[in-house]
Amino acid sequence: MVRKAKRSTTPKTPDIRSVAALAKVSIATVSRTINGSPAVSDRLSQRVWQAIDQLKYFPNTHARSLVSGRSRILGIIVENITNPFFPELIQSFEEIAVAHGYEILVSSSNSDPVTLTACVRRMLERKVEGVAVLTFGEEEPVLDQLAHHDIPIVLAEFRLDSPKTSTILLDYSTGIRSAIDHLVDLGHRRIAFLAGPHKLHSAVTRENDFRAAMQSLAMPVDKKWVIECDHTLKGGVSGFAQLQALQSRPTAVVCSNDMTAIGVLRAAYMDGLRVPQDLSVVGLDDIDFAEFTLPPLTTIRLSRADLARAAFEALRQQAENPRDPKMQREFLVSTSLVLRGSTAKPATP
Amino acid sequence: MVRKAKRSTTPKTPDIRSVAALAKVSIATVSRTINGSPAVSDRLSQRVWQAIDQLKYFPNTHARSLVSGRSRILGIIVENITNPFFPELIQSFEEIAVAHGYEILVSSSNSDPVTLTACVRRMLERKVEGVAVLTFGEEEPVLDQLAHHDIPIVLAEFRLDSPKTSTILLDYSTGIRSAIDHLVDLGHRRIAFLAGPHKLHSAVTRENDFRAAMQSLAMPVDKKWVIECDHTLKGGVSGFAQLQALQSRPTAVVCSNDMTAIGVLRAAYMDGLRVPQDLSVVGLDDIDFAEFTLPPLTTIRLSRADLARAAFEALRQQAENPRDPKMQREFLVSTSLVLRGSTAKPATP
DNA sequence: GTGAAAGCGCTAACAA
DNA sequence: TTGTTAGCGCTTTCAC
Repeated sequence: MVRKAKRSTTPKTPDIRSVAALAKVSIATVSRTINGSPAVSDRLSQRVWQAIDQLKYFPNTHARSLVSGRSRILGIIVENITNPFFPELIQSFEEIAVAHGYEILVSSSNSDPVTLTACVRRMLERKVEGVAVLTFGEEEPVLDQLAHHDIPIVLAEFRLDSPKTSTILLDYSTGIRSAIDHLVDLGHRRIAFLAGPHKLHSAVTRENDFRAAMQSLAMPVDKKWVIECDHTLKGGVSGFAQLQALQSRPTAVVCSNDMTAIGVLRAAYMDGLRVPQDLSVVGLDDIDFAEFTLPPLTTIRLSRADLARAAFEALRQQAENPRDPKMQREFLVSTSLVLRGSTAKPATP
Repeated sequence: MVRKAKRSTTPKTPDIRSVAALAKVSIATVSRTINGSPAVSDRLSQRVWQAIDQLKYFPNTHARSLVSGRSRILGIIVENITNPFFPELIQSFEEIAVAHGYEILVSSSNSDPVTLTACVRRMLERKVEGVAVLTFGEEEPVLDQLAHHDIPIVLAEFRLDSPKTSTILLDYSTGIRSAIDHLVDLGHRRIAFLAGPHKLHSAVTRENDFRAAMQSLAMPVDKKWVIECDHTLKGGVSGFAQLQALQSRPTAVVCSNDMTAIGVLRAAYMDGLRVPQDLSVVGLDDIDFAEFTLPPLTTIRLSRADLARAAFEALRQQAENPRDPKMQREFLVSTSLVLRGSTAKPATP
């Protein structure tokens, strides 16, 4: 009796039973109505919706997940939410996911395996239906954890031979090739590359694609002109300094990402070098900010929207058609050159 | 029978029952062990942990939430994840929340009431235990929705007279006052202000604090020198243009946020104006990037970490001590001036 | 200190 | 077409 009294004092949030009672139907009918089952007569369906509106009822997703086994949550793990590339990516991913009735759980690994492992564990606890691991490298330790739990995974630039795992391949070579063509057309012969950290698959791929593009044009690649940086603005600053310390300096520099390129822009300015007259600079990513640097950055665009779309599609297919053998397992996202103001003819060819 | 067969073929993820069976205890004991109940003997507790390790078991949070009524999820709604201020804020908030065993749900309202309403609804469905609404304005339409559901809310710069609602007050005036003092000390007398959109509480507060600081120093504030921008880089560019079109131009400009200031820096450069010699520029926020602008931006720091910490604390107190009358309901986050390279003596006093 | 059992709010099988 | 009912995996009384 005490409990009953307590219960009736608290104005509980409405549950499926209250709706059923008000609409004078069974809870099964309410459930069917909400889930759009065709097997409900218009008459009852109308009564149910009315009751729902009246009570301002909405389903408890935890109960739903528990019984259906489907959480409608997707995880997305990025490397570092502080690099502008990632918020833009997350934003796209969220929009698509929400539009399809999914919720997302975001985590950043900060390039730390321990953090990453904790992220994955949390996602597993929340019973995510899939995880997009967009850390561009270093993901090996977690892959097993995830794959072992038989949950859909999509990786960027890394193939994992495991069921329910798909890969997004990034075609950097097209964009990089265009950039090199562009520089060569302008008259550049001495082109440097400021690479990303080699522990990142994407960084290695970008560097390889740079080398391949140069080679195919029979352009020399001086060892000293390929420098490993770290995809941060500071990294770009120090990469530039290393280039400047060289006896034979390049007239153009292609950077593994935009943040690096922005660092170069800044360092060049501090050094009294004019971009693009004294040095041409090309970035990669085309983050929103690239349009607003001084001068505006010529860069290789990697569309976050395309990437997000591919990641979502991959996960959805795996999640919604479990064990379909002829599932698409690889997705390709392309890149393209965006011409702005940071490239020009070299002053000293 | 068919079902049984099916069940035994699928290697189900371990549940509390499997653990109990392996440890030869009841599921209640497993539950108590996991939740650190003191009423479990060391002997059994050890057996349970061993079984947990062996099975790699972890609890299903949906089941847990369902029965306990506590989801251990906190929501955070920001205005626009694409403004660098917000990812940094989210990152801090996430770190703190995760460290305390909470998960977070992130949404950006994009200044759109419909989107905002949908966000809130989704958070309600997921049974969040609290929501930090850090949109700095425009939140009125949702507040009712949230407050009506009796869930803890924390707002920035907006008091809502509703139970379980707390407010984070931002003391801009200290920082803004320091900035004005600094400019006046340098010899500036003509100081402009590029405001944020007036629909944002924070923008209005910042502008008022600017006026108050000027007034207290008996400095004139020309109407034409206070221009409403929109807190974006583009807004800063056009704000600068408006200032330049004036007959009597200011020698210094304080901006309502860093993105605006960066826009001014850029526009000034394009116009051939040197910063800080020809124009001093002060930002507000101190986003990570402010350190790397050209020249490095003098700005009023608003610590994301402090803000995140205050938001988390507010929510946690409300969530964990429901209906404690003497709860702290207001939190103060302060600002301070960070001197860098974008301010100097005016060339033409 | 430990276990049995009653649900949390919902979906889905089965019956009618 | 609709209702009844058995759980989903867990926490939490309540007995022992």
